[in-house]
Parts: sequence; structure tokens; C-alpha cells
Amino acid sequence: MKQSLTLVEENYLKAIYHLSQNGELEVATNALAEEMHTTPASVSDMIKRLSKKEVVKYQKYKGVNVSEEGKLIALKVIRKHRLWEVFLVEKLGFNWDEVHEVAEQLEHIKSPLLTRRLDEFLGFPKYDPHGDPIPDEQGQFTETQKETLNKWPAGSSGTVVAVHNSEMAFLKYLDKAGIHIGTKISIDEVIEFDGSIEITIDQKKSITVSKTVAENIWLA
Amino acid sequence: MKQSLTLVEENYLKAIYHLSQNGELEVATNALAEEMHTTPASVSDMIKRLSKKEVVKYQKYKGVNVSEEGKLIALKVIRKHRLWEVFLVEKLGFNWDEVHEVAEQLEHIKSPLLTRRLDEFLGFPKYDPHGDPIPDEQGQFTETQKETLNKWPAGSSGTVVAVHNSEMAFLKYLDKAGIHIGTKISIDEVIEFDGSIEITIDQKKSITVSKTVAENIWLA
DNA sequence: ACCTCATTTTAGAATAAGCTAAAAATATTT
DNA sequence: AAATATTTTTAGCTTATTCTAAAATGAGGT
Repeated sequence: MKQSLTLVEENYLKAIYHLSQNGELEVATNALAEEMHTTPASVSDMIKRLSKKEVVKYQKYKGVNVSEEGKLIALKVIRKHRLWEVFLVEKLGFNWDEVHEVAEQLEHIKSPLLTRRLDEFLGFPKYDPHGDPIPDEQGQFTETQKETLNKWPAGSSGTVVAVHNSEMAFLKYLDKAGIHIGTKISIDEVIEFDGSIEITIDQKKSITVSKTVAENIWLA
Repeated sequence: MKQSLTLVEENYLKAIYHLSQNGELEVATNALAEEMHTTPASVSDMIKRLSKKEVVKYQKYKGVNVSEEGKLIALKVIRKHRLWEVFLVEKLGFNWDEVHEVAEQLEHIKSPLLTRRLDEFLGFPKYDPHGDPIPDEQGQFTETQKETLNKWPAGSSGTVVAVHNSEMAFLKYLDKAGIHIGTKISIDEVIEFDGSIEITIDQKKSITVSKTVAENIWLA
């Protein structure tokens, strides 16, 4: 029987899915506790509950991961989160760095019809305002071959399709630099000793970004 | 200190406000239990909590009512509920009889900015798809002098602004008759012995409606 | 193999919300 | 006004979720 999950359970599932990077690695209790801003003890308890509901696979002291069923649930939540982000930015005029908290609430609204209608209303978007892909109802992504900026060779160029790390400071830095989803970036030179990279933004402005920054910008 | 209310507390407040018809009458524990689909015992407990938070006025065995603060909170929830209903019907193409459940969830999203932007996006509507008025941020309604159809004299005419009683059968009946919010209705004749009324719909079709039906249609 | 240390789990308690059954207060009948 | 019926409250228990403190487990170094 498919008892539905509570809001908190859904959030755990989403966090596990995220930390395991699409269901591959095992997730440690401590890591999950940090992600959820709670204690390892609470996480242990919750994992047991989720395990009983068969949405995660779990062995004591060995880490957790989502089950097939759990993965699909997580993806449905992610789908809703990203669709709402598109709505907030494109229809209500929010900035892309203001939407997360609200989407975090909206993602838990339970109404398959609403989700479908919203998708339609937005023109079936494939990416959210941060460039993250939106899974379809079956949890499938439209795959694009994207890679972080630091992996691109000097001389190449691409378009920003995603940004990971949603810290305010980072988003503000990008904003100031003029880097958004869709911005064209040319890789001019890769400085070997510290991994920093000289780039040209939209064929206009040249700047140097640190390796850390480069690792959080995805190009296609 | 203004501790925020839980989702369930918000729902109680809304129910109390409804049952008291805008904060006038006292609400009985049993009535509230029925409205909330729960037991009187649970209601008693909850009322104590709400009373401690000063959002309701309460004397044992004497009934409850919202406080000024509680009333404002209830009105804010009602505002959100009705704005979302407008969104669902006008933007996502829901039928006016499909929106309630979803709006019941959406009304609890906490983001004043979202509410304001949504209001703006919808063109600052004053009525929801059922014709119920949408309070502003301060909880004020745009007052219109509306009255149920049975109170209007023969020869007068008005526009449908609201429909109370949301039973499926009733809504379907109206739909079939071609009566919607905004429909113009002329009162042709009031039959004295049973209170039924002959009306003309949108200057076209004439029908006779029973007193019961007339009592549930509001004109302005 | 053993010791130490970090990680993880268990135990026990707290809060929010609900329930059932029993007691108390109010209302209605006679 | 007493008896009865109805309504409301209290008491005690349950589940979901969290916490702190204590115990158990696993891993790395000697």
C-alpha cells in the first residue's frame, strides 16, 4: 500500500537524493544531518521510518540511499520545485536568487492536475531559472552534455546552463560579474598553478575567476 | 511576541471566523468539531492553545471567537485562498468547482511577497471565481451591496456576484441554466404562494427558479 | 589484536495534534 | 427544583518529529 509521505519525509528523501548525486553513492547520517540542519540522532530515527515505508535502502552504520520508489518520489518533488521556480521568475517577476524559499514550500502541494496544468501554462520548460533540468512526470531528464567551467579547455566556449551552490554571496558575485543562465563564456586561459581561469563574458568583459568559482558554473 | 501559527492552527482560525459570520456570534465547540471533522475533545485542546497565543477569545463552556489579531490572520488566509482560486481558474483553466481542495493547500504558503505579486499578476481581483470578495492586505473588503435573489423585487435586475452552497448538484444546475458569476438577471415576476421567481437570464432565456435556489444566488 | 576516535544508533524526553472514555457544567423537561 | 439530556472539558494515551545524552559500532594506527 502506497501511504503518502509527510512533508518532512519528502524533504529527507530529496536531500538523500541530492547528496547521493542521483542515487549512486551511499549517504552518511552525519552528512544528511548537516544538510537537514538537524542532529544525527533525528536522522537515524527518520531513516528507520523511511526504510519501513520502503522508500530508502538502508543498512545500519552503512549509509542510506533512495529506493527506486523513493527516487521517483524525490524527482516528483524536484519537478514541482523547479516548475514553481520558473513560474515565480517568469510570471511573477521574482529574481532567480529570491525563489528558493518559496519554491521549497510550493513543491509540497499535492495535486497532479495542478502540476500538469502549471507545466502547460509555462510552456513545458526543460530548465529552471538556475539552469537545472526539470524532470518529466516519469522522472526522466532531457539530457544535455554539460560540464563545470574548470573542465573546459582554453580556447573553447559555451553557454551557462546551470549554477550550483546557492549561497547568497555566490549568486551576488555572479550577478555583479554579469554571469547568468544563458550567458556566453569563452575560456581564454587556464592558469595552471592555482586552477584559476581567464574568461570573456558575452564577448565583452574579461575577468579571472578562481577554481572554486569555476567548479560551480556549468556550461554546455 | 508574534509566534507564527501552524497550518492546523490557521485552519481552526479560519473555521472559527467562518462559523461566527465575521466575528459576531460565539462559536460552539461541537459546531467547530463538525466543521473540522474532528472530536469536541480535540477542539477543546486546540482552543486552549489558540487562546494562549491570543488569537481567540475564549471562556470555558461559553464558546470561542477570533480576537482582533486572529481575525486578521484568518482574513490573510482567506485572501490567499481566494487569490489562488482566481489563479487556478483564470490562468490554469480549472473549473470553478475543482479549485477548492488545491486552494486549501496553497493558502498556507507563507510569503507576503508572493501574495502581493500574485495579486498584481491577476490584476488585483476583487472577487474569487465563486463571487466571494477578496480582502486586501489589511483585511478590508471592497463592500458592494449585494443581496440574495429572493430579496429583489419584480422589475429589478442585477448581476450575479456570488453563489453560496457549493454542492455539486447545485453548481451543475446553475451551469445547465447558464448562470455564472457576471450573468445579468432580470426579475420578471415573484410568485407569492411558494416564493419561486421568474427570471430572464442575460436578456435571453426565461426560467423559473425555486425559492431555495434564489436564496443561494447573490446579485449586485 | 588493541586502543582511540569519529560516526552512528539507542534511550528517554519534549511538542503538536489527534483520539477515547470519563467527569463536569450547562440546558431542558417534567 | 430535581432529573435527565446535552455539551464541554479533562485525563490519559498515540503518532510524528524533534532534541540531548549515553552507548554501540567501525576504522585507522601501532
